[in-house]
Amino acid sequence: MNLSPPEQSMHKPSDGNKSEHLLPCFRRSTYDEPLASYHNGSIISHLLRKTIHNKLTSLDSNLLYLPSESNATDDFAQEDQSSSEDLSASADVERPMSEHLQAKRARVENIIRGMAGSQGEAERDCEAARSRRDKRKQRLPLHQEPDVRPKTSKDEECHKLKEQLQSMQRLLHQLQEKISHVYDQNYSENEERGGSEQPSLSEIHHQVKVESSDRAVKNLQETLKCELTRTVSESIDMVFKKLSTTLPNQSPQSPESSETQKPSQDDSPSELSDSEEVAKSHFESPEHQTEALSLVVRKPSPTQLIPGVKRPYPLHQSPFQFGYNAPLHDSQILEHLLKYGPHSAFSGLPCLPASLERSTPDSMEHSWESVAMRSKGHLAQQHHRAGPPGLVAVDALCLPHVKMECGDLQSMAERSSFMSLNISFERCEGLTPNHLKKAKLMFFYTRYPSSNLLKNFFPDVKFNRCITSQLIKWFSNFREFYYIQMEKFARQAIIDGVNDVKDISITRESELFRALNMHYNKANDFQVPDRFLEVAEITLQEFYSAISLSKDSDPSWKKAIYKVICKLDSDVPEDFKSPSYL
DNA sequence: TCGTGCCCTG
DNA sequence: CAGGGCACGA
Repeated sequence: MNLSPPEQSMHKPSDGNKSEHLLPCFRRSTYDEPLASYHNGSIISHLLRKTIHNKLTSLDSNLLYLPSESNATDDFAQEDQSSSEDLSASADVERPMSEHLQAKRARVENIIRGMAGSQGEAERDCEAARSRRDKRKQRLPLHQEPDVRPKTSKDEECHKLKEQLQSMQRLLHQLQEKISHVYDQNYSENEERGGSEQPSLSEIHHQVKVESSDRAVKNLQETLKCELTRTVSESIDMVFKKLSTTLPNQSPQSPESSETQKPSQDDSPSELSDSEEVAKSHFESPEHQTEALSLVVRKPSPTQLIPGVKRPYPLHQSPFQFGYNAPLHDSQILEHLLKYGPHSAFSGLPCLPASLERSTPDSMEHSWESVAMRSKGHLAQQHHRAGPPGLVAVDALCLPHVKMECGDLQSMAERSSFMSLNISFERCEGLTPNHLKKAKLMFFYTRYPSSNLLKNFFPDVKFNRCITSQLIKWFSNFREFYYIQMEKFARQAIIDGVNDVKDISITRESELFRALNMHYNKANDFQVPDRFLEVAEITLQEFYSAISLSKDSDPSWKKAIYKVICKLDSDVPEDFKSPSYL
C-alpha cells in the first residue's frame, strides 16, 4: 500500500534523482518511514501519534487552542455567526494577535493573487484585499479563537480521536465478517444448486454454471474489496482531517503564525518580499516538476472545465484530499459511508461553484470528485474573493501545492496533516505520477498493450474514455522514444562499421540499454527483464538491416518493423496489478 | 464512422 | 508528455 518509494526524503540533497522531482503530494517527506511495515491499525495510530506530536511541538503555547466540538459547524453561515460570537467573547489579549495575523495574511494573499492575476489588476486587488480582510475578521477567528479549555483537553481530543479510530476499526472488522458471510452464503448456495442438479443435465452445463457463479462471486468479492478499501481510507482521511481542523493552525496563515513569534514583525517591505519569495519559489522553481504532468493528474471532466480559463498550474488531485472544513461527527460519517457508500456521501453540499456542480449523466462519479473540488473551492474563497467566479475553483486546486511548496516556512504540524490527507488507497479518478511510472515499467513487457490489459493492470484507476486514451497515448509516446533510440543506435552501429546484424547485441552495459533504462526506469529500482533485452536487440537489428539495406527509402519501412515489434510483447507480471509494487 | 497509431510540434 | 493532424483498417 505504500505508494511512494521509501528512500525519498525531503531533506535529501538533490542528486538528480527522479524522486526529487515528484510532486509534493507524492513525497512522504519527513514521514518517509517505511509505512508498509506497519499493520493497518498501527499505521493509523503511528501517524496519529506523529501528527499530534508534531503539532504540539512545533506550535507553541500562544497559538494553541482547541475549538470545542460545539464550535464545529458544517454550515458556513453558521460559521460566520459563531465565529463572530467567538470573537466578541475573545479575551482582549488575543485581539492584537489576530489582527496582526490577519493583516499579514491579507498581504500574502494579495501577493499570491497578484501573481495569479494580471499585473494591471493590482490596484483593484488591493481594494479587494482590504475588503476581504474586513470580512475575514469575522471568518478567521474560527481558527483563532482563544482556548477556553485547559491545555490538557488536547489529550482528551486525541484520545477521543483514537477511540473513534478504534471504533472504525471495529466496524471495519464487522464489515469484513459480513462480507465473508455473504461469500460463504453464496458459496454454499452454489454448492447446493450444484448438488441438486438433475443428473439429466450434462456435466458441461453444470460446470459452466458453477464457473459462472464462481465468477459472479469473485466479482462480488472484488467489488466488496474495493468498496471496503475505499471506505476505510476515506474514514481515515476523515479522521485525520478532523484532527487537522481540530488542532490549530490552518492552511495559509500558519507560516505567519509561526513567524509572529519572531521579535520584529512589522509591515516592512522586506518581510513582504519574503513572502513574495515564498510564493515565487512555488511558481518558479522548476525542479519540482520537470515533467509535463498536466494530464498526469486528474483534471475536471470536459463538462466541468471552465472555458477560456487556463490552469496556471497542474492540478494535484490524486489522491484526493479531503478538506471538510465542516466536520461532521465521525459516527455520522461512518454511518453515512456504510449506508450509502462514498459516492453518495456529502454530495449536494453547498459552496461548490456552479460550473462544477452541474450534474452530468455520471454525476454519481462526480459527486465524490465534487466533494474534493468543493473543499478546495472553499479554500479558494478565502484567497480569491475578488477573482472571477470561474477562476476560483481552478486556482483553488493549486493551493495545496502552494502549501506544500512553502514547506520551509511551514510547521511540521501542518505538513503532517497534509501528509495524512495524502494517504489514500481509494480508486482514484485520474492518473498519477505513480501510474506513469508503472506504465513505463510495464513497457518493458508490453509495447502495445490493449485497453483491456491496461484496465486489468490499473485496477485502482477508474477508467473512462479519456483515461484509456491517455494511457494508450503514454505507450504511444514510450514507443516513440523507443524507436527513436533504436534508429539512432542502428545508424550509429552502421557508422561504427558494424557489418553484420549478428554483431548487434544489447547487454545491460550497452549505451542503448542505459538510455532506455534512464527513460523508463529512471530511479533504477526495477530489474529490467531479460526478455526486454532480447526484444530491444531484435528491434535494433531490424532497424539496422532496414537502414543498412537502404530499405529506409521505402516510406513504410518503419511500419514494417513496428509490425514485427508488436508481436514481441510478453505477459506483464501479476505484480503490476498491486500498487505496492511501486 | 470510429478507434487506433504514427508523425510532428510545442 | 500532450495535442493536433492524418492515415488506415474494421
